[in-house]
Amino acid sequence: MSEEAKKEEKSLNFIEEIIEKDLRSGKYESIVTRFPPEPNGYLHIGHASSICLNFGLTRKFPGYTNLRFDDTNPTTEETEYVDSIKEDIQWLGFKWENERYASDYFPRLYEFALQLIKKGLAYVDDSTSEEMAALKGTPTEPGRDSPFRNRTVEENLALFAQMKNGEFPDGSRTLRAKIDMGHINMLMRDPVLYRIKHAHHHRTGNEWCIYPMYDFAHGQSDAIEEVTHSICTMEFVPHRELYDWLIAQLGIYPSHQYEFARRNTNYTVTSKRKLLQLVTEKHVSGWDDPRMPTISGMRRRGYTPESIRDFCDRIGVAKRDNLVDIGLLEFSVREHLNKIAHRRMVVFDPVKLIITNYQEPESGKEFLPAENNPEDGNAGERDIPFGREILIERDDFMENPPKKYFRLAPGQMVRLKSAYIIRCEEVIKDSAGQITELHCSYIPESKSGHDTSGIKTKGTLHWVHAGDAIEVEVREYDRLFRVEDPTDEEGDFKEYLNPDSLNIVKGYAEPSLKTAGINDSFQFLRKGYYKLDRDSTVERLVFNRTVTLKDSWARENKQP
RNA sequence: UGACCCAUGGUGUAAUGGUAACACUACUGAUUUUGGUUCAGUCAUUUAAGGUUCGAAUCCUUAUGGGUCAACCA
Repeated sequence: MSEEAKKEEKSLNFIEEIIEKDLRSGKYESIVTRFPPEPNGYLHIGHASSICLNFGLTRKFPGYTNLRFDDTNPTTEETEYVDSIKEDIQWLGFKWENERYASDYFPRLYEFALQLIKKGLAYVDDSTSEEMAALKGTPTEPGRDSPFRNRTVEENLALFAQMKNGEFPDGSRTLRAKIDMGHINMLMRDPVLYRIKHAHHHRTGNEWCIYPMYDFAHGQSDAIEEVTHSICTMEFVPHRELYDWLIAQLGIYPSHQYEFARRNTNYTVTSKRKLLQLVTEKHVSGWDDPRMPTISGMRRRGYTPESIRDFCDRIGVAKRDNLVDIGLLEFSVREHLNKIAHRRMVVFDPVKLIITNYQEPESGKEFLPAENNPEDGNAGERDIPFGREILIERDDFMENPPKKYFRLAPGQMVRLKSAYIIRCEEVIKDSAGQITELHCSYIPESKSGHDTSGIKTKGTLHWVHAGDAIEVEVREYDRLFRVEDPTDEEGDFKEYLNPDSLNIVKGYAEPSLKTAGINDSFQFLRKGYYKLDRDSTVERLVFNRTVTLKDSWARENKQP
């Protein structure tokens, strides 16, 4: 079955079903969605899910998607975040039709407010936030009317103009919708529409000192852009009533809001506040620390856009609470990297191995061709140096091996990947009993690709030529938290940070890695997938471990 | 002690009144010059109890469990 046919066969999620129905019924000929980040932090894996949903919808159905920054709170928003958000979306592989800002609409929004005031549906309230909270009631008790609720339209118009003109200090007054203080939905109890903030805005500068609240900006921006399907997360369900009320009273384009459950992944946090805290308190090196669930962190770690999109696709969209196993993301990235990553050999914890019967050619060593990727016939080969002295992994040798040990042991044979079959003849130790050298013999007829020896080995080891190995730094990452859901635990979430989330080790790499590029991902044979880090210099290469290879041998041996 | 949202294997998602399916994980086994990859197989009476129906994961009722709502945040 073709990729295409497979996709078509896959059942629609509930939002796609709604759209499919709307299109079929003729309600719309094409759709408009939007991705509406607030530029007050970096995008994370949860946003990736939303991006894939919103942009994916208009890939699947006719229409387009806008990028709209929800920048109505000047005190927390910055241009730095705008730039990173745009970069992340593009890196993920999506293109927006229009780049918009809620702040583009401040003049329109102000007009909308005037319109409501004139209809007697909004009023200026002089209450302090404490007073307002006291009159708000609780989920089980109704609220009470503000003493300023019955001002005349003229008075409200005049006061609102003064608010706009900067005649009042921050927090002294608000514009509120006049709905129903006894409403069962607390958001309908005269919600605040505008507040006074004498703050510098990243785009409008000091032009405004009143700013609209989310509820008076989001739906209105949707309407202005004629967004057909405004998709957000479940916590906005109660806002929908207000969303619809405002659109109806304003008589503007009837955008509709649909909600899905935000995606959570285990062993991490995705609240912007918590992520910011990890950054500012230096628990991580920055927003793009490879342990962070941010898109920039995942990019630096070596996750590919394809693998993140695939992950988002696999976890789907629904309305129930969820905690997705991060192992699924790891599966997606292994699957993609297995197809594209070139193979290299790197020894982490070396022990010297001397091939006693090997006659080195005059040049001192022999070059052996090795395939770059067995999964990709077009990936070509590279030549790797082989000689009398090589390095292998210390744990690829055991003096007294258990029954199913396929690696090197006294008297046993293994193949050296892309080279020869060797047999261990002698173990050399220092006075402390530590193994310092392994003396082996090799089978000349067993040369990789020209093997006439007829010998079958169970194990194949990776290795590097001792004289040509280059020292590299490898940063091994583990989950950032020790528990699946840090926010669900007692006390501060930071108490549950995994102290071993970063482990820096030395590696001895085959020389071809010298030419590695900053965006190259490699599979270090029998180890995992690694990507060159931007901290690399000419003298010292630094690799980030994206993810390990599956290791059923290690797993089996962990069982007590 | 109000309103609203949600409930299908360990995890995530399907099944749209008609045989509970797919993916991941885990476990078997085969293949393998990566203990990787690949391939084959195994793992559920759908939170509970009633009801409607020839027939219910699906519709109704109640219960239980989880989540959301009392920011001049989004």
